Amino acid sequence: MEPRESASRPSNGRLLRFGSRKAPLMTEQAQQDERLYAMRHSTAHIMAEAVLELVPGAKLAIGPPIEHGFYYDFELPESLTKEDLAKIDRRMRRTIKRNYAFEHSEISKEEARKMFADQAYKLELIDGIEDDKVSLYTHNKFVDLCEGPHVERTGKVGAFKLTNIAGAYWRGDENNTMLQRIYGALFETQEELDAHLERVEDARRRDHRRLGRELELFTTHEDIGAGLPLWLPKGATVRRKLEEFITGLEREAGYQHVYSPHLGKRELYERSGHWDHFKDDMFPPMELEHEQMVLRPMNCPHHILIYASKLHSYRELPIRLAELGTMYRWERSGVVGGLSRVRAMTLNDAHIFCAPEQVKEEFSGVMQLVERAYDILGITEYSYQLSLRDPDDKEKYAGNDEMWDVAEDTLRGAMDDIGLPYTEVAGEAAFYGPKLDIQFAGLMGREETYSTVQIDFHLPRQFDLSYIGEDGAEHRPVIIHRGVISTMERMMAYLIELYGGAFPLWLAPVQAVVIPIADRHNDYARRVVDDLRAEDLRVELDDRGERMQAKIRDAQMQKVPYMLVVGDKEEEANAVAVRQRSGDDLGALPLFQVIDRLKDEITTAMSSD
RNA sequence: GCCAGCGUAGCUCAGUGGUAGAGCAGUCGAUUCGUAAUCGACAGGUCAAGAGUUCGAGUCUCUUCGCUGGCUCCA
Repeated sequence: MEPRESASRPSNGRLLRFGSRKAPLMTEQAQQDERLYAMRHSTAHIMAEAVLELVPGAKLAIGPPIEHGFYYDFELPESLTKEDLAKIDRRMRRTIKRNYAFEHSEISKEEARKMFADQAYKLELIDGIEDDKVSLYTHNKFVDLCEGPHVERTGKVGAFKLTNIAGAYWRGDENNTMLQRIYGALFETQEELDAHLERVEDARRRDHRRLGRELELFTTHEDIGAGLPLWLPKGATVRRKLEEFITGLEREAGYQHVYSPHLGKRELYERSGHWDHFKDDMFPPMELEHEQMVLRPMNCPHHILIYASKLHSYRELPIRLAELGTMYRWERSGVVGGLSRVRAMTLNDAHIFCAPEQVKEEFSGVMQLVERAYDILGITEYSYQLSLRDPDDKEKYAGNDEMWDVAEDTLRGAMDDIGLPYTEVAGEAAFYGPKLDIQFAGLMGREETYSTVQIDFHLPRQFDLSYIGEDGAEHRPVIIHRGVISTMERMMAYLIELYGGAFPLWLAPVQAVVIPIADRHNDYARRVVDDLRAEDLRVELDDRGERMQAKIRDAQMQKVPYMLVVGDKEEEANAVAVRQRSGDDLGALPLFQVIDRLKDEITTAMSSD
C-alpha cells in the first residue's frame, strides 16, 4: 500500500506521489478525522487480502482511503464481476470477525524487495522510496507496504459496502497498464453508511440526465451522435431565459453582442495556434474546392477579427465583444454524456480588448459579473483555481516565458487585490494563457470548470492587433477571454441538479398550470390562461378528462411552481385557488392578485440585492 | 481513447436456444369529480444495427453504434 502522504496531501518530496491528481482525494475535514482515515485504510488492506485469496495470481497496486471510503487497484488475469464482489465481501467480513491485530514493522529495502519479489507494482513503489527502510503493516498473514496508521484490530473498521468495479491506469497514466479498481464506501457506523448510500441514491434521482428525460428538457438520438443533445421545447425555454438573463447583465456591464459563423478556414486556426496546440480537440477539417474548413473549437479568432476589422483608438477601450458562441470539440468517446460534457456547445463567451493598464480593472469587473450572476442563480458552492502553465512541458503552450510570467503575475495580482482565496494548479492553463477557473462540484463529487477568465498576450501578437494610443503610436492590446455562466449545456446540467428539476419561477418552463375541476369550468379556465399569458407568464391549461387529483399529481411531478384550480366558486368570484409546488394551499385569490404575486416573485428573484 | 457492465414498446423493467410480456405513458369510450394516480377497451416491437454459429437466436460469438460506472482528458 502506498504511504498516506500520497493519498491525502501534496507530495512533500520524501515519497512519490501516486494516483491521479484529480482522484477523489480526502477533504481537509476528513483528513482531520484520523480514526475514519485509519478505518478506510485498514479496510483496503482487508479487501486486498480477500482478493489475493480468491485470485492467487493477483498483483497489488495501491489502495488509499478516499472521501467516502477507499479503493484498491489490482492487476488480475480475469475481469471481476458483481458476483466476485459478493465473495470478496464475505471473506472480508470473516477477517473482520476474527479480529486480527494490525502490526507495524520496518525492514530494509533489500528485504522488502525479496518479500515482494512477485509483486511488480510493489517493487516499483519500493524503488520510489528514498529511505533505506520501508514500513510494513501486517494482519493475519497479509503484509502490505504501508506507512499507516491503521486501526488496532480488524474488528474495528466500521461499516462498509463494496460499491463498484472500475478500470484505472497504473499511476494514473494512460500509457500504463489498465488495472481493476474496487471501490468501497466506509463510515464509522452503519447509520452513517446508510445515510451516505441514501445521499448517493438521492443524487441519482437528481441526475440531470434522468430529470432531463422526465421533465422533457432534452434528449439524444444515436443517429445524431454522442454529445450532441437535442433541446426539447421545455429545456429550450429554460435555456432562452438563461440566455436573456446573462445577455441582459452583460449589456448593463458594457458588453456589445455580436454573431459569428461556427466555422472558419484552417489558416485561421493555424494563425491562432489552435492547429498546433488544440488540433486533437477539433473535428477534422472539411475538404472543399481548394481549401479546408474547420468547425471552430473556440470563438476567440472570430472575435479577434471583428476587433481587427477597423482601426481603434485608446479612447474606445476597453471593447467588450460578447456572443453566445457555439463551438465544436472532439471529445473522446468515453467522456461525453448528458449535457455536462458534449461535442457541440454554446459558451457565454466574451473577449475584452483592453490596454495593459486596464487589465486589473476589467478582471475585477468580470469577477463582479460572475458573483452577481451566481447570486441570482442561487449558486453558492464553488472554488477559485488559478490554472497555470506546466513549467516542465512548455511545448504544450504558445508564446515565450516572459509573456507567461507577466500574464500569470497579472492574474495572481488581480486575485490578490480582490482578496478572493484560490488554489494554484500547474498544467491547467489554456495554450495561449493562464486562467482563473471557477470550479463546481457536481452531485457525484466530480469537479468541473464552469466560469473562466483568461489573460492573453499571445493572440494579440499572433493577429498583430493594435490600437492608437494617446501618443499617436500603435500599441498592443491585451485580450481577456471570459465565460461567466459557462456553456449553456454545462450550466443547464448544473442547474437541473441544483434545483432537482424544480426551477425557480423565472426559469420554470411552465410557470403555472390551470386546472379546471370539471368540463363546465373549461371556458373560464381558458380565460384565466389568456389573462396570464397576456402578462407574459408561461401558463398551460390541463383540460384533459382526468380528475383534479390526477392533474395536480401530474403538475407536481413536472415540478410546476403554481397550480391554479378553478371550479364553481372561483368562476363565481373571478378567482383561482392557488396551490404551490411545495404543497401549500393559498386558497382562492382574485386573478389580478395572483398575477401581481407571480410578477413580484420574478422581479424579486432577478434583482441581486 | 482505455477497462468493465448494459442495450427488449415513448418510460421503468420481466423474458431456461423453441409462438414477444407487464406496469406507466398513448389512443378511444365512459365518468364531471375540490388539492399527489377514476374505470374499461384498443393500439404499440426489424428485441440497437450488421455479420456469424445453430434445424432454430431476444438468448451463444464477433464487429459497429449508443448508454452507465470509472480511468485519462476538458467549458
